Amino acid sequence: MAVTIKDIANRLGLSVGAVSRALSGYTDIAEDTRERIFEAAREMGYTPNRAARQLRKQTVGTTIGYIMPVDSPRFADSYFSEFIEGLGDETAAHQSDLLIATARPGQEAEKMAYRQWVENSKVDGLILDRLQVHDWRVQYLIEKRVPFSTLERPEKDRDGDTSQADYPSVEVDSFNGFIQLVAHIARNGFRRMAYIGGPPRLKIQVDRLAGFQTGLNQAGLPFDPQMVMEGDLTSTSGYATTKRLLSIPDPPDAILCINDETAFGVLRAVDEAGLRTGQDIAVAGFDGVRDARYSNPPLTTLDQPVYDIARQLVRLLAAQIFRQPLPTSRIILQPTLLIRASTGNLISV
Amino acid sequence: MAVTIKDIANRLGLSVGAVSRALSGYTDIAEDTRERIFEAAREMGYTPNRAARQLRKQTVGTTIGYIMPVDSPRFADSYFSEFIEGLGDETAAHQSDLLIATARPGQEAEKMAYRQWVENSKVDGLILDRLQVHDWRVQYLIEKRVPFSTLERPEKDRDGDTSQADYPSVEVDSFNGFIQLVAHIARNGFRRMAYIGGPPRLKIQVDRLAGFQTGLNQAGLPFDPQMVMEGDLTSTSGYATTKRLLSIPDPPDAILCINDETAFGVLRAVDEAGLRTGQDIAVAGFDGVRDARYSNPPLTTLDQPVYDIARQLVRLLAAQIFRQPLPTSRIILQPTLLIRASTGNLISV
DNA sequence: CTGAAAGCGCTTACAG
DNA sequence: CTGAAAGCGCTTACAG
Repeated sequence: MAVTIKDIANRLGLSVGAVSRALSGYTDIAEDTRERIFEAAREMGYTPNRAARQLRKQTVGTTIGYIMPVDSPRFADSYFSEFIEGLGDETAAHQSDLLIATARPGQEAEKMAYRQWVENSKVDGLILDRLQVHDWRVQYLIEKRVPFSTLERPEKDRDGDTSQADYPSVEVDSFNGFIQLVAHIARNGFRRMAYIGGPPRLKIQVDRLAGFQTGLNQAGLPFDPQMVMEGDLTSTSGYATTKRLLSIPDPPDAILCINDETAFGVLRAVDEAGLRTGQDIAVAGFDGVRDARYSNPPLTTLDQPVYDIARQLVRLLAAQIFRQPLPTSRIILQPTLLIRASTGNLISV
Repeated sequence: MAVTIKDIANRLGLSVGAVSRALSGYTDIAEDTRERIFEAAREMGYTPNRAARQLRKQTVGTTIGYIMPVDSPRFADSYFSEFIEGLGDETAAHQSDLLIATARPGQEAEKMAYRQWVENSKVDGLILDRLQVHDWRVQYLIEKRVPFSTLERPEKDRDGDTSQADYPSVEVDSFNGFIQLVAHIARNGFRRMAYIGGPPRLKIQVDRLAGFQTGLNQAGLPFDPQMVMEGDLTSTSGYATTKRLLSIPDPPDAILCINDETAFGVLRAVDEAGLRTGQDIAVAGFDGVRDARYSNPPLTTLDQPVYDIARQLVRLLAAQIFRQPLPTSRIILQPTLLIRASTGNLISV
């Protein structure tokens, strides 16, 4: 048990009121007892109970939670810097606090993290990221009556059909984005395109792969299942996967990636293979992280306004928590194709 | 005033106990009243009071706070992804929560953010970043008796002399790092070095600039004050400053930057000026963010273990909060020089 | 199935 | 200068 103000009072033969006043820095306390109280507090290892204080002073406040999906122990996707900045700025705008945790996605620890927050009432609402086609979190939070908003929206669910449930979301039209991207790359003369994606349960994987296929179709190019690889959205996996792709008998002349991080790894592998990116082989990503402008060569990518997306997610969630009416609770954005040298255009943007 | 369980009970002519039990999902409640309670709760916009719940259930928990210094509305320094991941992983290891806010450094809003957290008992301890030579936060938190740990340590203060105060910190030896960096660049034949730093009040600015000067000295190169520029640690400022540097009569043949983000902007400006980085001009950064490997050309940098630094900071802070003994409360790390093509070596690392 | 009551740890008028 | 008491909003044995 943590030591309380009462323990100090007992030990010193004082009232809790006196102890509280001394510790809170009131001046109407005898210098002598003040000192004894501080000494005892230090010695006994007293820490004020935050909940009690907030309850008493009526200063609870709303807390919004976000669990960051971290894949590797030292991942450094700048996507998240921008995303968290957006979350932080918008939560502040609503006089709310932002609680953050990290968890390897898909692992038991992730489930525990969500459960803990919900069951211990740590947060008033949650921001969900990296939605899966069937996402247990959606089901779970609806059941527990915890408000949330999502980036991407899961598919219609056969059983629960949570897709119809009333929760706000922001979606980026990856499908159309990829169709545009494939068209652009085909226009520049590349024919044998590969795609490095992520786990098939991810919503963005489903959408982007579908866009890739449809894009090939519209460009009159054949689809070769051999050219579809599964990565894990890190540059490391982009690197390793490309090594494999380049060693098969009929290697690709273009590699499209589910995100920029993956593409960075691809660039490196392509370079090591002695190929010239943009000439011998095209490479493209998705996200539009700022560093993509400075890669070697600059990376063609589908840009999404990560900062604004984060703000929207919080705005939608806050509206729900504070029961304010929403003009719309389902926002769909189009990514912007940023054409740079990695797909053959020599002028970098 | 927020609506409470008591309001619902009053309106329905029930006891608070009954309402509480119904809302918590207990089954020993008449289906009929259960429904009435839920309906009323929804209608009246009831949200459980977190503080009260946590106090009652004895599930308060320790909270560690970090205020992220964001310079631009859409900054995307991947340094912070890594830093926050470290904070998140280590706070979880101590069964604590991580509260995050964003604030433009130096602005009034930043002060307000710290004050709010402290005065409303939002956090049990704080992680401080981007320390200034004389940092008001150190003074303030000592006075308020809020534990904290710092990345970098302010100078000895004339007045308060808070430098002697007993708080833990992690320091990176930027001074020595820069001496090494200058030596390396001089060895590769570059003579007229410029330095793009940050605001003079930043501790890292003082250290890195001093290292730069001492390095020049040791290499037998003259120091030209004209070659020292003030940026703001963003790639945008690196870009703009380089434009200026390259337009003076006797431009530099090397540009050393306070961080990688700045260097990314430099690379771009150098490229636009038609110069070949690594041949006509050397460019180097500091941080070792992962993307520096993929820049054009790959960037020479002083690597610091950002993820581990973040974990250490939390570990030190947690020890203080939980009053556990520390083997040491002042950790000093050496950065590692990563030599890549941007300073003239053609083999990228 | 529901009510009355105690209590989580703290703060703060109110007496004296 | 210090004590006694009320109360913040909630949960949970304990009766009935």
